[in-house]
Amino acid sequence: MAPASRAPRRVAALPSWLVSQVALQAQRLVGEAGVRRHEFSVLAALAEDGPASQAELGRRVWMDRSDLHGVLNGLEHDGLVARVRDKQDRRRNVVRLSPAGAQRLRELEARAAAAQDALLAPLSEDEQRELRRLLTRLVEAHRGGG
Amino acid sequence: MAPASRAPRRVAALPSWLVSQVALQAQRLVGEAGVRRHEFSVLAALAEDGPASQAELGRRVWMDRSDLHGVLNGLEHDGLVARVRDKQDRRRNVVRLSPAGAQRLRELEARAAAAQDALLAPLSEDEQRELRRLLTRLVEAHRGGG
DNA sequence: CAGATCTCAGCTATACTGAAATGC
DNA sequence: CGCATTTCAGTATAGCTGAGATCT
Repeated sequence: MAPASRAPRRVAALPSWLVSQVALQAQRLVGEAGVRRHEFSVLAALAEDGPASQAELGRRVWMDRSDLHGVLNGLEHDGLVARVRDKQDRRRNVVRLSPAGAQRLRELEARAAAAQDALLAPLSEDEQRELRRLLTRLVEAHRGGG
Repeated sequence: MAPASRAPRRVAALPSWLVSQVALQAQRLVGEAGVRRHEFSVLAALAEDGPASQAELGRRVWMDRSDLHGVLNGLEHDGLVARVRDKQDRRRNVVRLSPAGAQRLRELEARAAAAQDALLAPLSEDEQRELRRLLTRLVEAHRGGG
């Protein structure tokens, strides 16, 4: 891009713009660390809460059914998850983590952690905690409440 | 989406994920208010700092030359900006706000402001200020410093 | 010549919609 | 039948790259 000047006052004053800029920077750092959010989310959900159908998985990680389908295709192709038809309910695919997937999750976790540090480095520890608290509040409030 | 359950611990603990979720919600609210970020940014930059070439405009609002081109096509088509060849430097297009564009900016500003209120409503006034401060710090720190 | 500017084609990530096929 | 699940095709925003044409 071209970070040569200051953003217009009307723009820089918008919290929606600020948070989008920080999210963009976060995405850049995490991406450069070789972590894709969708993959990480799916692997983490399977590791923490066990095998699930695709629909259930989508609910766990707030991913769209359609995007989940594509991500699972990739993960399955790489042998990180296994997808098998549920015998009790043959509409469902049961997705489970493979050993390679568990290993991959550990790698991604380390890389993601480093990216978080880089993102928050400009803030003190207290400020980092406060930012996390405020963001968490917003995420939770806009969940149920819309 | 499907906000039925809690995000995996490994995911919900990531500041990069939190900030992306809030940015997504912000984008939803602003978008539902009928405001597109690119358009708003370009109109605001022209209103505050006067006419500019496309390259200069891109530097002001941190937009890619390529995206800017597309946005200006739309704005020009709607009569909100005028694009004329610079006579001093014929490589350049000089972009200036039209009266209709200035009027449109005022409308977008009001709508964007309402969306900001909706976004930050779950926080107290002190918390809103603090969030703005922390986000601004991060945006500025990740500008020059990368 | 180097370098800036604008345009165009195309790419990725992310989020989302509509609809068909299948099965409960 | 209604409803859920998976899959597929397509849309939208945002950010970005490479290359060509034009001009300083």
